[in-house]
Amino acid sequence: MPPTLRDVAAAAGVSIRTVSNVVNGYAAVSEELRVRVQAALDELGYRPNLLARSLKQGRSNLVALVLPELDNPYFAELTRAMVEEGTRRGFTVMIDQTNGDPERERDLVLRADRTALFDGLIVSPLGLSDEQFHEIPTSHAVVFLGEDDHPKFDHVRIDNSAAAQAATAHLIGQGCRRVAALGVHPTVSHSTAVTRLDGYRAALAEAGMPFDPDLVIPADRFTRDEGAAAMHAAWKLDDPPDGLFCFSDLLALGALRTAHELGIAVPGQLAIIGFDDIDDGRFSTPTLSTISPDKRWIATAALDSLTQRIAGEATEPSTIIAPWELLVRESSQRPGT
Amino acid sequence: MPPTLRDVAAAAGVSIRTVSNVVNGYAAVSEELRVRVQAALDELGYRPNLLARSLKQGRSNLVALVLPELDNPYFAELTRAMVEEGTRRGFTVMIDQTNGDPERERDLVLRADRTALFDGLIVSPLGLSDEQFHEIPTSHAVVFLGEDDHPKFDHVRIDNSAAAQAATAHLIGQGCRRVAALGVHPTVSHSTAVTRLDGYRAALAEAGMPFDPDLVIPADRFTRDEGAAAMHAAWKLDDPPDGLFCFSDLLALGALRTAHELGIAVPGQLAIIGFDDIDDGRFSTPTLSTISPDKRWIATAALDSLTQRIAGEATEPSTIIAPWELLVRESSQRPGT
DNA sequence: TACCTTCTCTGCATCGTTGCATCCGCTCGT
DNA sequence: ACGAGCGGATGCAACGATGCAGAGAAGGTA
Repeated sequence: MPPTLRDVAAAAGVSIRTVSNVVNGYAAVSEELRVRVQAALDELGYRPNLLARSLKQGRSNLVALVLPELDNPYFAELTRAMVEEGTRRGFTVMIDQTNGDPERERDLVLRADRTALFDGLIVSPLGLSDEQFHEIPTSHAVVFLGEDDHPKFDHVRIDNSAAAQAATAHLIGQGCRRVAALGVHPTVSHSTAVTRLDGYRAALAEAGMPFDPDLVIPADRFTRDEGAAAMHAAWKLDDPPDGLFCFSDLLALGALRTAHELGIAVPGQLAIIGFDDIDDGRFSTPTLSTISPDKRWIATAALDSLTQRIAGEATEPSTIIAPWELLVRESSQRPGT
Repeated sequence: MPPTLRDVAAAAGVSIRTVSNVVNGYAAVSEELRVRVQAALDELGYRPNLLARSLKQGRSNLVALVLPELDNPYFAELTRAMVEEGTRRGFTVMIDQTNGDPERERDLVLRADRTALFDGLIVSPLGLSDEQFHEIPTSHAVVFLGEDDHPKFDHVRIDNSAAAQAATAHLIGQGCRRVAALGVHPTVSHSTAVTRLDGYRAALAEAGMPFDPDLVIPADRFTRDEGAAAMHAAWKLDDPPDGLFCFSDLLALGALRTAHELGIAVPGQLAIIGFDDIDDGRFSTPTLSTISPDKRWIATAALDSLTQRIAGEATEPSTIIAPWELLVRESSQRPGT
């Protein structure tokens, strides 16, 4: 049993309250007592019980980050930024992984047993339905990452449409005449993917190029496996693409690998661009062009919003748009341009 | 303010205790009351306050997984296994990232404000000194991942020496005559790295090959960047290696990329093998041979140990050795063998 | 009828901490 | 000399939940 304030108080021959005062640096405590109490604290190795403290204060300084999957480096990198920025603000950021399981996601966000445990939640949703969104108590401090489908809550996102348009336009600028889009979900209308598809179509339209449904290649999840499979599918088309806009870097890296297996020259025969700017893309062969959302910025904005919400200062739900950048590396630089 | 037991009790016209009984399915509660209380619970949307419950019960069912860095896919993949296995056991596994900062690691493990918050800790240490280990109260339920340097605690690890020996032997078997080892820390004696180096030397000895200190290439951290830099260094040697055993897949992938830039054929001129079996290695060009520790097995073993420790059943500290496997892919298959 | 069980339901104390109010003793101003 | 003021230390209650013991009421037995 770890020592409590009571134990320390007994050891030092003072009241519990005085020990608490010393621990927290509160009030005026005479130097003499301070020293005596501190000695007892050190002696017994006292550590405050965060559970009890949080219960009393109604505040835990714990924030949960709910993510679909950590083995997507995008989330891993975002997590690092969140943890660092959270620490700077005095929060301990804990990560909670849903494994892309909507059921579990629902549990974590909705059932919210953790309401009392965490001061707030930052959620990157995958499968929340409208109905489920409406079940979330607004008393709850929550910030969502991603498309702002649900006006009751704060959101942080990038302009996915504009970014997707820029990526597609870049491929077209490199001389691609048939640009495919890879990453639409076959059944669920994942709003991020839908928005990116919008941007893709906008770019085609702007360049006066036709929209060919064959060139919209579905993927269940944003993984290498799916990217590899999709690439196989794309190459079986009667008129295969010469440019490939992937909705995530992982998809792109999977596609890249398959292209290599099939003997397709990248970027010579096929120019590829991804989305997310994960570290892996800097080390692939060829290196991967991508859209780079500013993860640090996103973390900062999300935590700022959440801090306000927790403090109850926030008024209207807000949507914050984070900056992004087009990074041109090897995979999209076509020869002769 | 979320509703408490008191609020529900008032609404249902029963005692607090009875509501608690209904919530927990305790004791015998008449069907009539059960229904009435349940109605009030639903009506008010009552959620138990985990803080209060944990404080009273002295048990939170929360387990923390302390890791150096999540953007190393090895840890991300391990984390997934831990979260899944933990959930199965009724634990919520929270992740805590130290960013490889020994100071922070020390804080998380030693200061252990969280003693009361978490029932137990699973720690993958990076920079704990002997002295620091000794400061950890044994009352604390902790399981370490990695070399069992500290006999006071439970450990789960693989046989790094044997695995390293197998990796090195494999390269030699492929016809390599000068095998380099990449990943020893230049200053700190990271025990995992040291053990892997032992295995490397053992394999050389067994093959009757000389040990050349020039072929032991240091790396500060197990990252792609470091791997890339080390590869440059290796290629500047008077007598460069024709085989490369990297202490992590990330190092190997960085080295692979640099090899490509330098125009070195892999595996033709240089055979490469990594360590960790991260997903990325299945999709690199060429695909990466590696040592694959059984992550699921490790997660299971760590949680089993921890569960015992928490229950106070554990007797002597134990070290559990997890299985591993040599995966031969493209990067180490030399032509003509 | 008297007594004992059994079944429900309840009140009290408690987990470890902090907010609030108070209390003691001393100094100070007039 | 006396009350006000203040620094220093304390006790009580409470955060929201559960363990425990016990109170009534209902039912069973001799």
